[in-house]
Amino acid sequence: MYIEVILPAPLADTYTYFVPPEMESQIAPGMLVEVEFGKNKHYSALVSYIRQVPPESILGIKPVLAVETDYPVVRRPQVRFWEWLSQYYLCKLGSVYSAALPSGLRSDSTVSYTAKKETFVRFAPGITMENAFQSVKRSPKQEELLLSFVRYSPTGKGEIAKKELLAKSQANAAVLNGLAEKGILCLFEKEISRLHTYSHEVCKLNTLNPFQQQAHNEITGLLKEKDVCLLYGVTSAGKTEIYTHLIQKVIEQGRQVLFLLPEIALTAQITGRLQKFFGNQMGVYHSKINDREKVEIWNNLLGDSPYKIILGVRSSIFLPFRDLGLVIVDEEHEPGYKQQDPAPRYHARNAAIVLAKMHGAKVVLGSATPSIESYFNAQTGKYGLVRLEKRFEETALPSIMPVDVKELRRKKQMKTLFSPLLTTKIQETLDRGEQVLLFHNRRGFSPTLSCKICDWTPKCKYCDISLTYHKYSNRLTCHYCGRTQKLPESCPECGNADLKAMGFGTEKVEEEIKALFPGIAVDRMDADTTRQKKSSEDIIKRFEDGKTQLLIGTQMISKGLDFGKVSLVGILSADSLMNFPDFRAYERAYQLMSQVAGRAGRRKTQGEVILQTSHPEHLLIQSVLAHDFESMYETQMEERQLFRYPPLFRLIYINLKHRNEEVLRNAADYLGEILRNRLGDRVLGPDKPAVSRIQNRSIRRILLKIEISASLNALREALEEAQTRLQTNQEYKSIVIQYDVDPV
DNA sequence: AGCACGCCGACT
DNA sequence: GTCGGCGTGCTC
Repeated sequence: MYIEVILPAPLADTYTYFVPPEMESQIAPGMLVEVEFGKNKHYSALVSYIRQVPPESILGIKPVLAVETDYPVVRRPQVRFWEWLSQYYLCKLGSVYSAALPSGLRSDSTVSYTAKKETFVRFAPGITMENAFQSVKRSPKQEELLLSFVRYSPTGKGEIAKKELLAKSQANAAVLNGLAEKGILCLFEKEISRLHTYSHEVCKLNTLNPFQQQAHNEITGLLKEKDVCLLYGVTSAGKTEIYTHLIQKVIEQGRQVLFLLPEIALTAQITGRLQKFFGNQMGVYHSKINDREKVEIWNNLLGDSPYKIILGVRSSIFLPFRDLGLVIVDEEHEPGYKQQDPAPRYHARNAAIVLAKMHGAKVVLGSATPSIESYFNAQTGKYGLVRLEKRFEETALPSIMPVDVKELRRKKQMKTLFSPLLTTKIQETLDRGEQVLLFHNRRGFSPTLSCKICDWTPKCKYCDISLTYHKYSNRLTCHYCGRTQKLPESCPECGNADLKAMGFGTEKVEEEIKALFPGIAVDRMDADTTRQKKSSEDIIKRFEDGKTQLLIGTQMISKGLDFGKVSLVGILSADSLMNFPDFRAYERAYQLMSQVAGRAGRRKTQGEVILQTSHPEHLLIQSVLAHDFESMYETQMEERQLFRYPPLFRLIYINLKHRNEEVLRNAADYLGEILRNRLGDRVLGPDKPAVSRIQNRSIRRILLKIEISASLNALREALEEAQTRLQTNQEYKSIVIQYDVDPV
């Protein structure tokens, strides 16, 4: 007997191993086996299938060394899903295996699973209650502890965790040891679960308000015909309530639900809200959960009474669901759903839709600011579309006021980062005892060039992308097509000669706020202040408790957080959002501004948003002010069509990496040429990306813009062939090539 | 991915 | 002479 196995390494193929006769009866597809791969490296390999005859071409087949699990750790449809993922995202099956299986399940990992144990207490065998109390008559402490124990175990048959008994009886361990020595109680170790149990009573679902009820009914109706439904509901409209009702229905049918969130920061709040209703039927899965806990969740799902609901981040699409009935992708527009590095570079929302299809499950995508992709699919009828436009408790949408900072700069009235109006509003809000949120999204990217007066920024004629200023060459570069151009002498919009690489960050904002409003309680939430574990929760908690009066933050503060007393939101620079070198810059800018504006004035009061920009007349700003998603969508779709971007075209990046810059450049040019022969002007570049050197390796990038209708199989073959041809050249053998399909 | 092999320069 | 840096190729 022979088996084909998947190895946890970036390998495309399965490998054949011989099964010694004594193991034959113990092996089935989906189990883990220990095999030697290479000289003396042992791996936990996954049995893909069993075969009686080995492939002819392979010599020196090694034996399976051990069977690691006596049960399959994956279900058959899961492996099918992995195969799809590796084909679509152009990565190795072995990489998918590495990403999918929690490493704790593998015995080649340093964190292999061990059961957690705890000491428990019970009556020693053969002892009667009467004898027991007789023996402690002269030991008041022991008697007290014994009484305490009996309270938990009136029949004398129960057991209690030592820790719990000591805590409740306020006795110390020595007293308990005394009872154990007397042979009254006995201590023993027991394996316990690491999974948290929800000990409160679960509540009935909240009744939906008429708007929610209607949206709910529409979703259910649409899902009879479509696989996917987009729930487009303004912030604060109570999408979660609708989800809970949809979930309830599905679990009543005995099927499972996967509830996806874009990042951990959001799981805490939603966990609380869902646990209230679903208690222990729900498991939570994200990267902060340690490896041994992940194994327990995994095993729970393989077991007889699996979780009905999994709430988790993108990697939870790999869990061994038995029968998914519904997948909810909340905040579906969030880029966090796309895995960047390492491979597999998958998009969890899109992959989840495929997974759902394999299970015959339905998908609900939820967002207050849908992605253009999903909205497009809804417009074309591929997805159902349901709108929820009334905010909970009928709170009005915030009023957004634009402030023209270009004008203010010209009049020399922008003495700080805050316009006079914003400064006044902050003061008034603080005086009323309400809270302020200041949003500024500065990321550590190479700066865009911009005009000091009007914030004009140069764009690529062919890609409609902000050009990036490169100091070393003193030129402007497009990161999509690689074209470069000279710096203009002066601003073509206002004639001002002062063009500068500009940018300020949240730290600067904090500094100026403290100088302007001395003595107020300020907090800052960005990648720098939340580096330590839990600190983001702490910052949120302090703000929720009203200990912070003013919170400054990056996009982190825009995400689904529910703050009660924020009545003023300041967007410090809309321009810095819009001038981002990405074709999704306007879409992202719209989403961020709407989301952050949505933090203002929840619970019955209308909030105010001050939006600082140099281009108050800009179409995008106009659509933000009017809460007009459709107009943003229409404008964007025109651009996307014109410049061949998603959702009308599929993008694929081919990243090439090498130590030697010159070899790399030649290789990239050569690969570009090979591809152009085959794919024509669908091939752009190669170009030098914004971050062009990582760990002493230079990077070049080729971009493909492929018609959505094109066959992916044919494309994959063309790419494989091109790569093979490139690497027949001895010099290019060591070029590392990575694909990024549907980049965000 | 991880590991051995083998080629080169740098040092005892 | 030998040690160790890393490029190259292979792993059932």
